[in-house]
Amino acid sequence: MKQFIKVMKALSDPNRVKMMKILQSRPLCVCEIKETLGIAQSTASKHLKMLEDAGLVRSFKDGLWVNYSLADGSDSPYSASMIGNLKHWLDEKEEIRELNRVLPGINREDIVGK
Amino acid sequence: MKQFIKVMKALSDPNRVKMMKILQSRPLCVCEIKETLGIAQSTASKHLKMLEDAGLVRSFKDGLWVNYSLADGSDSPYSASMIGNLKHWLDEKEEIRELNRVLPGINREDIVGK
DNA sequence: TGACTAAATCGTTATGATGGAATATAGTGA
DNA sequence: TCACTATATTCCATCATAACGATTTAGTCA
Repeated sequence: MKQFIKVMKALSDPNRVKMMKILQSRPLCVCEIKETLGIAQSTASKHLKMLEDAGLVRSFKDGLWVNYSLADGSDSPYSASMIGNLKHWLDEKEEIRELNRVLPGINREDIVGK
Repeated sequence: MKQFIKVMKALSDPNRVKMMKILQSRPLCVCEIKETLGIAQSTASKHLKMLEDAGLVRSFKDGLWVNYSLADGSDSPYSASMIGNLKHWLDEKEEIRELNRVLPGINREDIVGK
């Protein structure tokens, strides 16, 4: 039950849902995610931790960068199901379409450079 | 997106999830639900309203009683999916098994009578 | 080692969620 | 109409959540 609640809580916040949606396109580092969503770095980091604790995303270190990607769902049937459903849910929502428009122009080198 | 968040939030609370699970057995009035979960009447009523707003349960008036039952999911794909998944999720959890043990002995006339 | 940098954590503030007691509402029946 | 009752709503106290800036941590490269 606690595991199920954790997944539901993780998906109860718009920014975290947006993170799940943009991670469907490709793995992203924290700075790319914060940039895409327009939120503070600490905020992004905390949200990602919550998604990771719920088994919805995974992180891989690459030097100074930490890349986040969707989890494979092996953590629980709840996370597996939600990861799967979210792949076809919300795509037509304007909030998400907008993210998918800006995402291709997001690049970690550019963010660092400014 | 708001609709999706509403469903996730509704299922982010243990008492509300328990309500969804006991309503799988049969429609119940507020007093039966509060009795089964051991919570105050006002608390039960508020939780049920939240589930109803999310399209997860329905209510039917029967005189003074208000009977709640699972919704059919026609509200949104999110509620439909969660209603369906919850039918086979969490059944083996002790918290839920216990509810299913006491539920058959719960009866609105007995609750009123005391 | 020391300067540098991406991400994580801490401290604080504002907002929202939860629970119960008390009160209001609406339906029933005399 | 009046007393009665199941549920809804309001009020209040407590606790959780979300946001940001500041700081700490960990990894890189001279």
